[in-house]
Amino acid sequence: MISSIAELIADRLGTMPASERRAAQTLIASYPMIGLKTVAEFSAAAGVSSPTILRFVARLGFQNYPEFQSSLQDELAAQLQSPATRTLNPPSPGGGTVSPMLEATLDNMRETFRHLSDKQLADIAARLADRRGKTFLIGGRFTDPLARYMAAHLAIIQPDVFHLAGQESMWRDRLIDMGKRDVLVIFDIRRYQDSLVRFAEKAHQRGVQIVLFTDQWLSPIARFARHVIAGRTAVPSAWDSSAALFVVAETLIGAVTRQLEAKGAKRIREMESLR
Amino acid sequence: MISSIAELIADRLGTMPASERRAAQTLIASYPMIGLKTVAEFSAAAGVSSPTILRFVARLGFQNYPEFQSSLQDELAAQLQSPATRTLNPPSPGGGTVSPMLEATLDNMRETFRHLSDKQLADIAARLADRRGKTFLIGGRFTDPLARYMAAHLAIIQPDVFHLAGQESMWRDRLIDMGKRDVLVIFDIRRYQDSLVRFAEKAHQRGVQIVLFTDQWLSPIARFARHVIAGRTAVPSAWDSSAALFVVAETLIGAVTRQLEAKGAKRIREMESLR
DNA sequence: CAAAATACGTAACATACGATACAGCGCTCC
DNA sequence: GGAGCGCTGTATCGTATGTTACGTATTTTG
Repeated sequence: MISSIAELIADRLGTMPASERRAAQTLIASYPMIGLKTVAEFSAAAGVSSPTILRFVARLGFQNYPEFQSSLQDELAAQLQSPATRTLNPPSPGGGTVSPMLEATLDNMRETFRHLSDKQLADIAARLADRRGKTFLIGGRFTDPLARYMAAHLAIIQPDVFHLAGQESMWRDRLIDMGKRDVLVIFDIRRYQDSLVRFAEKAHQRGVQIVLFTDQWLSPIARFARHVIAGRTAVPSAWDSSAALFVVAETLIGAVTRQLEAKGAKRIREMESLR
Repeated sequence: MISSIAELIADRLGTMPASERRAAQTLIASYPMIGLKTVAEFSAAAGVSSPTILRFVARLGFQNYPEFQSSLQDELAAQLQSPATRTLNPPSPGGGTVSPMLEATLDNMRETFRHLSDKQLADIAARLADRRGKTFLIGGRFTDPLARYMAAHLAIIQPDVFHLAGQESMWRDRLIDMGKRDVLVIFDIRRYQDSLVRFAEKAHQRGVQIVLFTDQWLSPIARFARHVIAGRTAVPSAWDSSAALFVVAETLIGAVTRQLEAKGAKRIREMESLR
């Protein structure tokens, strides 16, 4: 059953020509506000011509544009009156494949942060913002992108940030560069990778401070880590979810940025002038 | 301070003539829907004449009726999207200090999925699971890790999955390998990268099906995309958040895996025996 | 109570909006 | 490679919509 125009669009998206699909996607992207404006504005936002917009609403089954707008307004009015029914997409009863995934992910995040105090985060951020040493980041098979993501941001706001990539032999040799003042950020969830554990141990022996992102079962690296962030990873899927760790990473990136700004780091001001 | 039109009306209600007050009360009664309709409908609902409505909005300080309607729409859009007003409903469960960053991120995810139907995701998953062509993934400066993450998973459950990395000249030449049956997954959020746009355009000309992950303002690549996923990226930080897109990516990975399992792909069974 | 000022609606007006006809273009299928 | 079809934008048209002028009704004030 189709109860909202958004659903109707999703349903017929496949049968639409390219330009009309652009219109549809533009509408969905900022649903439903664009649809309440004039045809001219709608078409400009979508980058198509006005007739295309009209053909688009015609395809959805409306006689004319005002009728289409009325429907949107009615829908909006209904939503405003019952905030509970705020969900645009129906709760996907029964065999819904998406919502359980999202719900689980959101739960994971809440749970992850519940076990993570502001102080912990602030401490780690302070460590990362302390620019007397270098920062190295590395991840496992599936978590390496998280290390990359974090490195991409940190490298902008401070110097000496290195993502360790490629073959094991490549980064193993970088151990020579690491010392007491340096920080090593490791992402490792099951199945924990032996190579990473060995690497972490050697780094630990050299006095490197290790920040570990892992799952709730804790990678063996936790043994060597100065800071451990345990994220929830369980979702109804064949794979584990790294989303909670991702959010923690983003939070940390934000916290480090803020601390450096507070310190009045010259680099930050320079960066902002460049943006 | 007056922040909404409703407040503005309440403020000046006392200074209004009888008919205009009727108009005001009618608007408040079913705020703000009546205001979005035509002057004629508004006047009929209030039981006054059209000029009275016009005088009413003029008294509120608007130059003309369309300007008044635009303000209402902006207000509505802000309500629909801002987490601030929504915190009225779920009063921040759990006690104490939850980072505003997390709250914003969770809202972004809910909002992103609110604009994303099961059917859309299923369609995209079906496209990715359709193994008659190759799959290429690429991302921008900060989103490339997302492309990597997705590639790392997809490459396991099916052949011919390629992450395009390195210098622009490197992947630009891969266009030669791309054709109608192939899929190109692009991650691009602002600031949108020209190189990616150009790449997408060329791929599009070759008939490649493009799946675009972008932010709510839509990368120009949306023009060429077969499927567009618009994620929310705003967080209280110096950086945009890719967390919502990350979760969508994970959801898609899960969906593709399930579809391939359902198809009874030999590869999947082999994989499972290896885990 | 008279006279003025304000409030309000009717009716004519101009504009901007949605709708339509048509031509150019690309694509698919013989 | 040619013919046909579907998609898309340009230009034009009719009209619904917001706007304004003006006359009547109502209230206010000396």
